[in-house]
Order: sequence, then C-alpha cells, then structure tokens
Amino acid sequence: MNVSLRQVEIFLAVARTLSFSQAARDCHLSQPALSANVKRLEESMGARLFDRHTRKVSMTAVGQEFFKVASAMAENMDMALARMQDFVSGKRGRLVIAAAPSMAASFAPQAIAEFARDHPEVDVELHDELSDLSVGLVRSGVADLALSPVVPKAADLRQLELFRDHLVLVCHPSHPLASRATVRWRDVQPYAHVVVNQSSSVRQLVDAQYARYGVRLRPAFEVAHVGTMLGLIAAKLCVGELPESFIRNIDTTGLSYRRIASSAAYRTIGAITSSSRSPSPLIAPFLECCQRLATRFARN
Amino acid sequence: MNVSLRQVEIFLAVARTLSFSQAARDCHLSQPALSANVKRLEESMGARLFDRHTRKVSMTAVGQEFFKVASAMAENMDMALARMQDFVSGKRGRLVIAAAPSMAASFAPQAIAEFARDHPEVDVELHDELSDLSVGLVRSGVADLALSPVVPKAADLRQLELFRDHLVLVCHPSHPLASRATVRWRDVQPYAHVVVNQSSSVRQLVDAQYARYGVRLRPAFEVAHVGTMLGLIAAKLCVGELPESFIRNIDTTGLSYRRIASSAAYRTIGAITSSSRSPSPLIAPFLECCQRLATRFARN
DNA sequence: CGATCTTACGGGATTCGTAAACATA
DNA sequence: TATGTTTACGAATCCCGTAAGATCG
Repeated sequence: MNVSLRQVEIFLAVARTLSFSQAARDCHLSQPALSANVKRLEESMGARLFDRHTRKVSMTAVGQEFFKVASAMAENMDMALARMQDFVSGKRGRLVIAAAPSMAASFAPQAIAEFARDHPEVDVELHDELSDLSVGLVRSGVADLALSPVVPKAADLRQLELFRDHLVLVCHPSHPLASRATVRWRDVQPYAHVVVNQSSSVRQLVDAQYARYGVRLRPAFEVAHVGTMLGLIAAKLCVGELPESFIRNIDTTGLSYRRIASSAAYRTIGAITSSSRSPSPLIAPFLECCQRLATRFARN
Repeated sequence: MNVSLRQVEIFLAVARTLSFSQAARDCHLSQPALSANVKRLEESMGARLFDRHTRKVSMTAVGQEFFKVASAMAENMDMALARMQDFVSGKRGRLVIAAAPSMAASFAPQAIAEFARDHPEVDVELHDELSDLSVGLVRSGVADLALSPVVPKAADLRQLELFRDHLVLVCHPSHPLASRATVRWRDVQPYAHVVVNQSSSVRQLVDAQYARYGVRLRPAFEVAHVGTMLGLIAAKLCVGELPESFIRNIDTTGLSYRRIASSAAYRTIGAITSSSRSPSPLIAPFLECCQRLATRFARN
C-alpha cells in the first residue's frame, strides 16, 4: 500500500477543518469519497488519524504528528514543483552559448545582455571558439546554441539564419583604396595581404572568393589572431579582408574599411541548435532575442 | 494534471539507469507502462525530461534539474514516512500518564522507568492528581492513561485491573496493635485516628469500611496530606489506615503496619484509558509493562 | 429529527500488460 | 538483424458519486 499525494492533501483538509463534509467541499469531492481516502490513508499508516464522534472530529496523537509531517511534505512538494515550473517556463536555468570569434566580440554579448534583462535568474555561459568547434559543442551537447556561420546540409542541426555578414576590405586611412566609393576584388589584387590561418572559417570564405574571381593575392602575412591582423594593417604593411561583424565592436581609429562589391562576398550567420537533442526552454526566447538583434544589425 | 509519487519514483529509476527497460524491471512494471508514466509526467511538467535515442537515453536540462528536485523530494518523503512509522510502532511519541497519589509515589515511577528502558525515545509525562482528577484528565484527553482505583460502571472508560491495594493499619512500633499477628476493624476501634480529608478516595474507602462493620472510630485529626498523617502517627498521637501502595516506597522507620483482616478492605487499582478516543500506540506496550509490574507488586 | 460519518454498489476513468509497429546502429 | 522505445487495444483495477444505513445530540 502506498500513500499518494492526493491523500496527503485530503488529510490536511480534514485536519484543518476538523470536518469530513467541509473538507470534502474544499477538495471538490463527495464526502464518502473523501472518507474512503482517509480510511485508505489510515490503513497505509497502520493507525487511526482521526477520532470520529458523531458531532465532531478530532485528531489522534498519531494524527497530530502526521499533520506536522504532512504539512512539511506538502510545502516541500509545492516549492519543488514551483521551482520546476520556473525551469520549464524559462524563468530559471542555464544557457550555454558557443560563439564563433566574430560573433563573440559583437553580436553574442549584445544578445546575452538583452536576454539577461528579461531573464535575470538565468545563468548564461559563453564559449568563444572557432566556428567548427562552436558547432561541435552544440553537437556534443556541451552548448545549447552556437552563433556561427551556418553549416551546409547538416540534418542533425537546426539552423536559424540571422543576417548576412559581408566581407570588408580593411586598410589604413591613407591607403589608396580607403578613398574609393566601391571596392571590387580586382581592385585589391595589387596590394600585399594579411590572412588568418587555415583553421579560421574567415580564411576559407576569403579563399573561396579568391578562387571564384580568379584573383591571386599576395599573402605577405599569415596570422592567428585578428588583433595581429589589424595591427599589421594599421602599420601600413598590408591590407586584409574581414567579416563586417568583426569590425563592429572594435576600435577602428586608424583603420578604414569598405564592403567588397561582390554578390557572394558574405557568409550567413545563424543560431545553430541540435535537432536530435530536445531543446532547453531557454532556447526559444533566446532565439527571439537574436532575431530582434539581427534586424538591427542588418539595418546598419 | 497532477504529478504522483509513483511517477517520481519511476522518473528516478529511469534517471539512474538511463534505460526505460531496465527501469521497468526495477519498478516491477512492463516497459510500455513505464513509458506511459514518463510520458504523463512530462506532460504534467510541460517539458521533455529525457531524450530518447535509439540506443541510449539521456536527460534533458530540465530533466537534470528535476532529478535533483525529485531526489530531494523522494528522500524527504521516505524520511517523513519512516518517522511516522516510528510513531505508529510506538518507537517515538509522547505518553501522558495521570496517577492517583498512592500510585504516583510507587507504582507509576517504576512502571515509567521500566517502560523508558524499552522505549528510550518516548517522552513520558506524569501528572499526580487525586483519583477523580486523574480519571478526568483521561476523559478530557489530556492524559492517555490513568493509574488509579477503578471506577464502577463507566462505559466511556476502558479499565484494566492491575492489583488489589489492601488497607493497612499504620501505627507506632510501640503501639499495642504493632505486635498483633492480625488486625481487625474492631481491634482498631478504641484508638484515636487520623484520616485524610473527604476529597481523597482513600477516605471514601475507609469511610465505607467503617460503615460496613458498624465501627465508630474517633477521628482525632483530619489532614490533607499523607506526610502529615504519618508524622502524627510517628508522634504516637494516633493510628490510621492507608492503602498498602502508599507505604511501599516510603521510609517506614518509626512506623509499623499490618494488613487489616477483612475480605473487603482493599481497592482495585487499574490502568484506565478512554474507550471513545482511539488509543495511542504507546498505550498497549505501557499496559503490558503495568501488568508485569503488577504481578510483582501482588507477590510481595 | 437533523447533522454527520460509514457502508454498499454501479459506472467511468485510469493504468496495466500483451502484441505489433517503429527506429536506428 | 538486434536492441530498445512507442503505439494500439483489451482487461483489470481504482476511484468517484449516489443512495441507504448508522449513530449521537
């Protein structure tokens, strides 16, 4: 025989009112049904919990003890379920975001800041990793969501496209290209270049563009970090291409940049989640947040 | 929709084994039945708790949170029910004993001491009141049990007879009656007497005996307390009658006593409980304790 | 006689187990 | 193909509500 939560509720109603019929009304139950429940509970306990006299009901010693225990039990239960409801509704929880380097510097912090305003009790964690690694974190379940260039044909991923991240040419303000209205691939060909190393998705995009337009650039420098790249450019040693998002939240004094006028000189940034794993309740509101922010990003 | 304890148990089994089929075996349930329970629980929660892949089951973020909550919940529940079991079985609890003065001095402390050895975690409370008051405490529910002379024809009381408490004549060792083998009512007639006042049941018994044997005694003193009575006797001012139980645990140096040889010079002491109120689980073992002790009392 | 709890009993919802279907490594 | 979960469905069980019975003031 097992004691159910309903029985505990019913017991508490009877204990509070000291009346079977009133408790039945409170529990939206017929009086005999409530009586039967109390009886079953007493059988489970192995002791009477109430003394029934004709005109009044009173608690036995065991009943009084059970009243304390049951009150605590019901309270714990309610607290626990309320807490769970917070997690389900997305009021509380933990959200792990992975962001590709370009996103980690600009979009991700803003998205997280906006999200945190609406969800002050949520712990948000940010991992900044190269695109492939970020997506890997989502695949492995370490991260709930990656902000990263979308991955072509990946059935195990759900990808929400956010905005197009155009390539820009970055050069010193004194550089000849800085004063041009538009910059095309063939315009940049003559100049010494800096590129990031192979592992970066930016490098892959730039290489693809080179190939597409049959442009052979002069890679004078191959660096690991964007900071180095910008330093070289600021020192007038070379020019380089970067996604626009990289430039957004960076100090650009001493640098000029121009969008590259090519119909394919961009990559699509997406919010990437696992399609096999069932989503955290926090993902949906965070996605909305990303979309709102993306429209603002696109306008600029 | 309400979440049941069974569902919590089932959830925990799945969470521990991360296998629906193994959990079903653990819960003595068919696997589809268990599956349905998890499904209902998830619907109650409003969120998936497990991700089912073909070869392995894993917990969602919400599931992991629920695991903590549910573990605590189950543990609390088990603790609470175990505690209740202690109260029902009589391992823990509180027992309120009322004892008539004669019992409060001798029988009751011994009974409580013996009971406390077997039930170290039980709180025992002792009220020493005149017989009628003691029985009143039982009737009103303040006391669980009274050790007192039995009450004739009281349907609302359950009375377990324990032993016969004989009247003894108490006198100074130098008194003529102290050297007699047997003492009868007519033997005590010539001497000055001390009696307790009307409210005591001892007085009522003595009066009844006087009446029965047509003896007119000389009540030289009427006192409230037995101590006073014994003091007067020790001072050779008078003799008096008392129930034997009074003498048992009292310093009797300077006093002699003899049972009064009369077939009705006793009262029956009983353990008195309420028959309307359902008995505390502690009453039965305490009654056994009283009966064991009563046989020892009767032998002396 | 009236208020209140208990017992008796029929009907409806819930939950179980078996069997078949389905999905993936 | 083999392992493991879900779906489908008939059956047993549980639980409720109505009606009648019992008890005490």
